[in-house]
Amino acid sequence: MAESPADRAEQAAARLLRSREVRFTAARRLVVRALAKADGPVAAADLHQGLREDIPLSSLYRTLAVLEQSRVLAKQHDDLGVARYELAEWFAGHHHHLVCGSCGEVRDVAVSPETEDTITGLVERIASRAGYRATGHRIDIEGTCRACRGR
Amino acid sequence: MAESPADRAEQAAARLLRSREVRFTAARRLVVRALAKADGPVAAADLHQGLREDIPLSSLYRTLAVLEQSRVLAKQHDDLGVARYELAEWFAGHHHHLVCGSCGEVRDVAVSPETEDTITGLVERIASRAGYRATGHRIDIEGTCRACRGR
DNA sequence: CGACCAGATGAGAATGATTCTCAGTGTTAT
DNA sequence: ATAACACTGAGAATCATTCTCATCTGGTCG
Repeated sequence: MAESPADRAEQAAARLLRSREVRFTAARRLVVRALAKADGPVAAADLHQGLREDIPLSSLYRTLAVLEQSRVLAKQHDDLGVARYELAEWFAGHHHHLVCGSCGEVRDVAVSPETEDTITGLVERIASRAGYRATGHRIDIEGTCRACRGR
Repeated sequence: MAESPADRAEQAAARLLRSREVRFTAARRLVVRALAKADGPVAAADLHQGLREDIPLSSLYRTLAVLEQSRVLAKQHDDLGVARYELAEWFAGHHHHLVCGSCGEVRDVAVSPETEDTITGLVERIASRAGYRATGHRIDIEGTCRACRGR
């Protein structure tokens, strides 16, 4: 049987954490695997539920903070200001987000390398004209998902 | 003497609110004018300070909520999850954000219509391929501002 | 093996931004 | 002017998140 995405994420996280001399404990492993299976950024409360509350909330938050500082995870905030976590692009690949304005769902979307190159070029041009040196970008596409449109 | 941006924003807000039968009270006026002068999204606490604490915090939050629901303002959340407000694109024109990864500053950046058309086209294509119908987009460009680079 | 120590954990308290409640005040329409 | 209703201010309440502190663990060295 082949490696699952969770296995691959776990191994990559293990390498990264080892190089930083941060332990890869059971809780950290669980969180990485759970996020590897998600198809969008997940809030701490949802993770807590998803993990059958095996990890107490306070520990979960600490775990998330450690993994974020080690660049295993990336943190964002949804429309309500609640923090959501996902595997860093380093693991999950560069991607953007589709946000359904109707149901609030946030979903990852990958972009072809050519399109991404075009975007990167535009972004760098915009930034440099304003005196910035661009190091990255984030695009949230607001729209209506198929399910909500069909209502 | 010509109309200031604050005057224009105030008049546009007045029209919009009137059409929605929402009163344009002194506090709401102050907030709109203050935001018209800002060059990026502002947190409630900063507005509170900026307005010499004339408007109590609880009222300020209510004011912001009313203006947001009336589409005069747009709300976002910064890296720390704190809400930041700015005039809606309807008033301020479509724009994106430059975020300095070093000092955290968030600054508006306008984009030429041609570039924007290109971006809109890309965004629509990405969305439709995922079964979404795009209605808007938001781009945050992460980078280093000139001041931070010079250190 | 056994003591040691840094780092990890769990429970609950503390924090801080935001929202809610409620009593009082202002504004509009008849 | 008066009724009806929206708006305000002060403070309490909420909720996600962080902090504290006592306890536990897992690896290391004698």
